[in-house]
Amino acid sequence: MENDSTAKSLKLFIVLSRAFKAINEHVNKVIQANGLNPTEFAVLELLYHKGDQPLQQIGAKILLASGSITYVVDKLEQKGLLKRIACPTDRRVIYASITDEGKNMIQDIFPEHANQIDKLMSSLNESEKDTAIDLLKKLGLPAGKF
Amino acid sequence: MENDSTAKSLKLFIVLSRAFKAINEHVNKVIQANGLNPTEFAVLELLYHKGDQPLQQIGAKILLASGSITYVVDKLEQKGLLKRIACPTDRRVIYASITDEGKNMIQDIFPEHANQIDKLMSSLNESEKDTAIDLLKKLGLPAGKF
DNA sequence: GAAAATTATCTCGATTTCAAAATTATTATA
DNA sequence: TATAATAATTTTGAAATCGAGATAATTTTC
Repeated sequence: MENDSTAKSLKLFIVLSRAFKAINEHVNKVIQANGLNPTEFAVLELLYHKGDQPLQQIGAKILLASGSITYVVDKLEQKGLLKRIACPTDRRVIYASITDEGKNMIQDIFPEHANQIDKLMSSLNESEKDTAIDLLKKLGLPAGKF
Repeated sequence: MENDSTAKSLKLFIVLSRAFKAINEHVNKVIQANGLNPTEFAVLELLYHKGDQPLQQIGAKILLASGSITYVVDKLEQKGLLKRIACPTDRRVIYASITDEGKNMIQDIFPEHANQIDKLMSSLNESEKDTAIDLLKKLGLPAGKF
């Protein structure tokens, strides 16, 4: 069987997966209760906090295949929450831009979303959260060689 | 805007999500390279390490809706990697049981899988892993009240 | 012991996602 | 400036997942 280091890494992977899935499940419920799916929320939230983005950038930032971007952006555009804007200097590029209606939606949802997450994290005190943040940052890196 | 505690919780949620997704992405590639999808692997691995399970237990343990369980178990049964076994004492219950072929499959994949995870976790030393495990365990709980 | 409530599985339809190919535009090269 | 290579988006078809309802079996309650 595997050695101690491997066993510990496996254990860490399991608790990491559990923690993420457990929290994510509840977070998604809040989002869905507001009429969006998690991917739609992620796109809107990105545009709201980071400004207009080329479709391709959206895919890169929230880990979505190109075909899926078109689908989600179509959905959000149909709902009037974002609009497509052609790039004036490169006709291959299309920006997604959040509408006022989209901004209102995020402003409605975000406080509840943040509050929910804070509650789900309340089993850790502030200093434990700091420690967890530092450790998890190291795990989220581009990934070493292998 | 939100207060300091909320901001820190949001930050923790972001690094948790990034870490999980980054690692999971690589783990899934190993699994898919071996002809299974992540859900199929999770089911097989559960049966391999924990023994036969009623279908419902599978759903509870790997967070899968009832309709999805039937689908995945069908797929694995078609591939000959598990079989359904009727429960002798309760005719509503059906056990999923891994076949010899399924065991071989897990024995082939698991060492590479474990090794891959160990490499992906190598940015933390052993004591940091222990700390991370303790903290993440607290986050993965059934979830408090809200 | 019959009726009601619960539990387990499956069916069906809709949604979401991906992968591969197609289209259109731009940039590099010869 | 053609031609080839690269890049961004869309289209298409298939796979995976979910949710609601259907079916069948068991347990609880009266």
